[in-house]
Amino acid sequence: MSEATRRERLRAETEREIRASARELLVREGREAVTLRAIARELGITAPALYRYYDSREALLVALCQDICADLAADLRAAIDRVGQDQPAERVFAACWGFRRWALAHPHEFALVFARPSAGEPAPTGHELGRDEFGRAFLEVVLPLFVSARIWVPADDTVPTELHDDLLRFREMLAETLGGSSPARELSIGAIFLMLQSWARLYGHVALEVFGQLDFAVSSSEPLFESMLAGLAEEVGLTPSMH
Amino acid sequence: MSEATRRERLRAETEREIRASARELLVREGREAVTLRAIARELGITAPALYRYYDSREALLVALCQDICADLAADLRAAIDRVGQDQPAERVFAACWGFRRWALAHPHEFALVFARPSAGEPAPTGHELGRDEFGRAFLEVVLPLFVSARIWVPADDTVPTELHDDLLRFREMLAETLGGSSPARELSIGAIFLMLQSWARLYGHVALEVFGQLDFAVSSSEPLFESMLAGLAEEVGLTPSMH
DNA sequence: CGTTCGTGTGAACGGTGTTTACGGAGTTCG
DNA sequence: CGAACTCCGTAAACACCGTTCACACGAACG
Repeated sequence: MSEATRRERLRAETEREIRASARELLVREGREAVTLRAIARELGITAPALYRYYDSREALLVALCQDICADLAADLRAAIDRVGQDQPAERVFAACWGFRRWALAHPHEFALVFARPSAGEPAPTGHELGRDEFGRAFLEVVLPLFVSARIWVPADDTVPTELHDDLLRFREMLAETLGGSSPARELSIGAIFLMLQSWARLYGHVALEVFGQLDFAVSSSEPLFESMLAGLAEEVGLTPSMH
Repeated sequence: MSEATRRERLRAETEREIRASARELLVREGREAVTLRAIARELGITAPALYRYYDSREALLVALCQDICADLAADLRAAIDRVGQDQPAERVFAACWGFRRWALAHPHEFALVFARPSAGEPAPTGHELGRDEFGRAFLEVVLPLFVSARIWVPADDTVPTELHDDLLRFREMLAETLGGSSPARELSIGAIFLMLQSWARLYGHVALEVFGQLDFAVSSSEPLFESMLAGLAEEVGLTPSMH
């Protein structure tokens, strides 16, 4: 059946158990509670045994990030696919709502993946990889709108010239990681610019809500998010497709 | 001279030293590095002695939050006052730039104050108090624009009705904490709504930058921030006052 | 069969937050 | 002045943490 030897299967199995246990601790009590000894206790082994699977606690957390991103990506894809392919605008809304819903339902995971203060040092390698899985899900549903003329894309000469090089480099990176079949290369500079600004607004609002920075003002921040999303959609001329 | 006895002066002095030491550790190495024993070491005392001043490490961190907010508020006020009172729009810009600059220069402090994942439990009491000192500085410079007709405030009937009660309650709270002299009571529902949405965009973009969630795309996110701010200003009709 | 390799253990080191009992210095009051 | 009291700091201890190391045991391989 599987190419893997018995040993390899066992190893993969406990590896999964470790991450599952770590995940549960993270969800229930936050980052500081995911402890090697706590994980080992739950698995019925001792803490040093975990070093056979991960180089350090930090490495385990990085692996956790990837798991989380994969789950988030799957969650997002499911939400998106609940909308028909013939409604590209609604699919984007589904992605945005899905992201917000997931973040609010998993605050500690959100904080781990999307809010480590990057004090200078470059993000760990594995982190980027995991992030891409989430980014890919988002881009797949968003890209079609940005390359087609379905929304109002700002003219290239309205984006700050200091950004041109960065944006072109970013487009190249996108095209590479998304594969040749994606239309990433057709993105105009204005389109990439708009994408980043939209991402900033979406992420920003979600972070604001997850971190409770609106609690002092409103009891439910959902209407604010809804307004923000509607405003953004209107601003870019994203209208529901009549079916 | 001072009402305080000798004992009280000494106590206040070491209290300051404790927080200063904690602050330095936070700035240099992040939240996890601010350790009771490390602080004690630097002060030449032992760790349990710190319990004479703070009930726990967590309580000390809360006190740190207040210090940080006070410093941020002072920083903001200084930036604002570098602009003349006759240029209210420019003062708002100065506040926004100041907030971003401070956040990027103090990522760990920003994370501590503005990005603790609020997993259900209400924010600690002291935290809110500290936050207010920052909020007050911001509001003082922003309120005049929102009560006057200097910007385009959305009509009250365009804000979601579910928010009305919350917004009115929030206005009441503002009027209370800002004192009777402030024009907070004159805010329309649309104005409060616009304030919150603008705060969301500002905070959101800053958090995005501090947490390096744009690094994968651009080498410098400053032009993006500048565009966002300019877009926001244009949207609300905030134009520089001709002098 | 013997050997190697993978996986786990137990002990240990240095670090952490926190509690406890205790001592000594400063303050207050008879 | 001297006694009583309050405050500040200490040392020891507890339970926990990440991490390293030497060692053992069983499965896999030649």
